[in-house]
Amino acid sequence: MSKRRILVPFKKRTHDHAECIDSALVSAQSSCERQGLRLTKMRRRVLELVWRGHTPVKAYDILEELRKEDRAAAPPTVYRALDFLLNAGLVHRIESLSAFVGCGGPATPHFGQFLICRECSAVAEIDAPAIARALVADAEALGFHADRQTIEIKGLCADCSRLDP
Amino acid sequence: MSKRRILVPFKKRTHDHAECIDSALVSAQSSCERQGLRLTKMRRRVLELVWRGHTPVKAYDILEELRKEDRAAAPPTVYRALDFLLNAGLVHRIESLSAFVGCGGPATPHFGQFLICRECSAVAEIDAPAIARALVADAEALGFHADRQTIEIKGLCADCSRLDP
DNA sequence: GGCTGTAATGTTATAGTATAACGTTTCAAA
DNA sequence: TTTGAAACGTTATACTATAACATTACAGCC
Ligand SMILES: [Zn+2]
Ligand SMILES: [Zn+2]
Ligand SMILES: [Zn+2]
Ligand SMILES: [Zn+2]
Repeated sequence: MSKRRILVPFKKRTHDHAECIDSALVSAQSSCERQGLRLTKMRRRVLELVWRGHTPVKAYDILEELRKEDRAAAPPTVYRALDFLLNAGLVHRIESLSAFVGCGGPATPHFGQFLICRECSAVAEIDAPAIARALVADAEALGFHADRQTIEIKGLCADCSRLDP
Repeated sequence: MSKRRILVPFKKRTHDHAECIDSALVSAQSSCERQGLRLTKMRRRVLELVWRGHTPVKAYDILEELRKEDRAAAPPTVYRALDFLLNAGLVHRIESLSAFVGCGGPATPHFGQFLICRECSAVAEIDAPAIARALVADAEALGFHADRQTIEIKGLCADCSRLDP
């Protein structure tokens, strides 16, 4: 219980988010090149919109943005791009919110473990391999072969719990 | 990392499921009495339908069943009953499937940790408090106050992995 | 460069999940 | 028996996601 990595931290409200977007797009580019995947203009644009902030983004919010640029944009466009980004490991789906967040460590495959603030909606991504392994082991003990896991924690981030009570 | 309990095991294909339903309804009854909650006819009926088997049940599947009994049944009826059952701790929502399963241990509050077979859809519910605590601790280390967690593991159950490969 | 096949995107329609809003009934407590 | 809140009925609509088929873009070949 120890080598927990923080893939996406809770950010200060004042941080330079343009830099977050930039670095995500650069990682995505090289990640795709390495895997022989095509990060097309549309996919890149959708990824950029997912990284609009550090809160989960809904498919139809992305669609709304796209429609400002192309009046005729339709749901399949968004969902196809999101499918690609999910498979490429560039975004994660937050199941409990039907929404998407950018992945903070696309270089190495993982399922994502998320802390979600119910007040400000900020999301942090951590990687706690010990926990993932413990779950796999518990499953294995029942003869179950785990190949995917969803871990989503809800609560209050440090900022919000300071203010809220 | 050890005192894992099995709240709902993977069942033999031949087990007496009427008994599962019965025992769930009896637990539910006493659980509601203890908490001063009203397990009405409708809520009881919906709970019974959630326990139709050991696979997750969709809200609209429940609705379809209800409509066999009352032609006019509508979505809010189902969702209201499900909300009650969720709050009463009698069912869990599987976020990654938008579906519901009966809770195997409604007497004590917990969030549920699920093993979901992608082949036969069977679901087992376990309670591994050590893992829940480890997640809370990891969150706490970041100043995050966790109050709820979603843990869903996908893979192949023992039966299906024996046959599949 | 021009061909060619596959991958990506466009387009229209529809399926599936969930809640808002307001009216009516039920039922336990006063 | 009144009465007020909780439960349920009813209608409409919002939100999430995919099916199916047409068109365009683009890498690999000649
Ligand atoms: Zn940022
Ligand atoms: Zn990630
Ligand atoms: Zn059973
Ligand atoms: Zn199975």
